[in-house]
Amino acid sequence: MRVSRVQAEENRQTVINVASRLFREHGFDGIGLKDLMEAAGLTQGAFYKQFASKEDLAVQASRRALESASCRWAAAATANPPDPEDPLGPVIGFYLSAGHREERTDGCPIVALGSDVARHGVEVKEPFEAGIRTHLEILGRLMSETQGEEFKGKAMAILSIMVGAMTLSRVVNDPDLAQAFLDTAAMQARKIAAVERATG
Amino acid sequence: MRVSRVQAEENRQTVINVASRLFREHGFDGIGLKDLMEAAGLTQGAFYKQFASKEDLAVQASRRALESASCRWAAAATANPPDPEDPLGPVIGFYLSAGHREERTDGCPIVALGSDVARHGVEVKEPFEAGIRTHLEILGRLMSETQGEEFKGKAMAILSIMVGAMTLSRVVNDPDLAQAFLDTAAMQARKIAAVERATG
DNA sequence: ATTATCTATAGATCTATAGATAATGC
DNA sequence: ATTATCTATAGATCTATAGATAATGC
Repeated sequence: MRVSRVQAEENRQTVINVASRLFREHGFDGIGLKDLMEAAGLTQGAFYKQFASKEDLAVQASRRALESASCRWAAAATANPPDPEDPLGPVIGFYLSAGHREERTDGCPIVALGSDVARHGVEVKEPFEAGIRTHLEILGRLMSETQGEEFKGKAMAILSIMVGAMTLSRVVNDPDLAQAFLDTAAMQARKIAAVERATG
Repeated sequence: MRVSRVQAEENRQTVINVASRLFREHGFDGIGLKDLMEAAGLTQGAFYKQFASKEDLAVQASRRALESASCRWAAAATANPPDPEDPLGPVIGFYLSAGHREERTDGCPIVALGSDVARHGVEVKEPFEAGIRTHLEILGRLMSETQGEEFKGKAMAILSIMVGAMTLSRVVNDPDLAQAFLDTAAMQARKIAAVERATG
């Protein structure tokens, strides 16, 4: 029954990966250790050799989910050549999309778990804060090519509008209203990112 | 043990009010019927004479929470005299505040339960959609005094930025970062609401 | 007679632990 | 000898139901 150390570490990583998806799908309280371990191909009894508690797994799975999300943002940002006319294009393209609205399991963990995390302690918030800072850096880098220091505040407002639009888009039934939240958010985010034209 | 019909209806309303607060505080899955009923001064056994299921209570409690939130928005909007220079001032004042960030139990249900609601069915989303439409109307009315038809899209973007900023503000540990999300959102929301100046 | 609430409980599920098992690592 | 995983279970909690109780409403 025992497996090698490398295999054990591999199993541990699988549990974290599975949990990072299933927590996003069902919430921290919406899925139990038995189902999580079975989804990873193990039994519940193996859990406590790998993790101190369910809360501990929540922290590890949150870190994994945020890392995965940050990678996606970074990939989108670097895949496309910088366009001074539409610096946010790459991230807006996948984030504010109907596909992302439907994809709760693999989508943005801030939207999928934000309400849950707000109720938890500092340990779970830590990986979220780290991931959010990375998101802000990516947004800032996209804009800093074309402007000075104000991009930091802009990045926070743009991340807010993206997270809020996806949340609102997911809690309404009307598909047109849901889509309108994504579309108006995309438009206003681009406006925020745009360099201030000379105005009165 | 039996109480009068009026008293029974009063008890039912108390349960809904209590649930609208405790669901926001702990999430739909984070509190059980026993604790909910006890917080309303009853025992668990009385629950199923009043509600079909826990899901049913989630729907009623969501409606109550959204109604309460919409009332707060409407009160803030009508209490202050309209100011063409800062049409959103009334709602931004209480929504994007440190007090609201700390007040999860009585605060915005979209932020408190958004992640949970996204996982639920049409019944729970229905009161959320209705409440969100009311929020949009209030925002639209605040802006329509000074501008034409574009206020509808603006209202959606402004609600998105407010919901997103409060969410982000609650999932990070650093108080300065949390406050910066609220401040930058307030600034950019005001900018979105502002009438377009004559520009190239 | 009806019924709102109570006590009690069924049956499922939850987190966590204990001890057995069998393969690894020395 | 150590240990990763297994089976089994403790003890708590969850949603939902059943039947008793006592007050209302006719």
